[in-house]
Amino acid sequence: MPELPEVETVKNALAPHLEGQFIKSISFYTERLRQFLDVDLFNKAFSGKQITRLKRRSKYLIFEFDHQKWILSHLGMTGSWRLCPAREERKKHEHISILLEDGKDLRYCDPRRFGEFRIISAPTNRDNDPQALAHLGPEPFDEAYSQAYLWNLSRNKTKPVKNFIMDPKTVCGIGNIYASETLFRCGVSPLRKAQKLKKKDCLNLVVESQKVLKSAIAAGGTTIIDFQAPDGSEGWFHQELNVYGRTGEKCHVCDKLIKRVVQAGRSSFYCPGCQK
DNA sequence: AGGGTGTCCTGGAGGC
DNA sequence: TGCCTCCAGGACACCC
Repeated sequence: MPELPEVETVKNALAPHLEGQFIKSISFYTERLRQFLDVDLFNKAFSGKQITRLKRRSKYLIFEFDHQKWILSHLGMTGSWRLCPAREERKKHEHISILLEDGKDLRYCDPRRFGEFRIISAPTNRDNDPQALAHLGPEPFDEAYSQAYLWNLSRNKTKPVKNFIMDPKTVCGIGNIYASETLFRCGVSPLRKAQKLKKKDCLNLVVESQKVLKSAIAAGGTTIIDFQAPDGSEGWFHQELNVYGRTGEKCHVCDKLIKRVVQAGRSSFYCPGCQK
């Protein structure tokens, strides 16, 4: 479950190996991820081309090149990239292979195929967002993500606050688990309409969402549910979960039972005692 | 036009 | 044990 911190970690791990590298060829072992994968189109655009930079924006990885086409990669739910020797046998669910000139192979594995891999147009100024990502809201550690920003944006929003903060147009990187946990820490019910947020709630939302993301980054970009330490111990965050997945259990603070509701097709967990 | 729903996909869990 | 159903998740097309 790659959240923003994990994508950042992947980017940092891969960038030194990829930047400056030339691509020999690209192969696909599935017809499609979220979109149809056109092997000819990819090879025409990128074979023999140099990766100039690997960047992260939101939960996207961006492969930059010195021409008008870039590659956008999203790990979806279960996607991962790894570098291995080119002759290494392909593993189950490895759908993409990017052969590099130094003999290494960049492989994309994704059992549920929720990921994305597509060609996008480069922006005129390469420090700007490409058009394909122009709709995204600020990064969670951007100055633009502030109390005033959330306050203003939420004024005319009738949708539930849970959906509001999970919307990447509001802010990037708050997935389903982080949303529930952040709202618990803020004492805000996921069912409350966004326009009913108080100014203080907006400040709390900024501060608390940044806290959970920061903790995850400090833990090396591990996800909060399915992470297992190499020694087999449970993930760092497991004991810190206050509401997520705890339906029917007692709230750590007030002893009321944790409830589960479905919003926008996603489970939300909250404490009816602590969250109003 | 904003908000809600369905869809994509596979593996794991739980019920019978 | 095995089969079935349900559920998880992010993004986006679609409908009202």
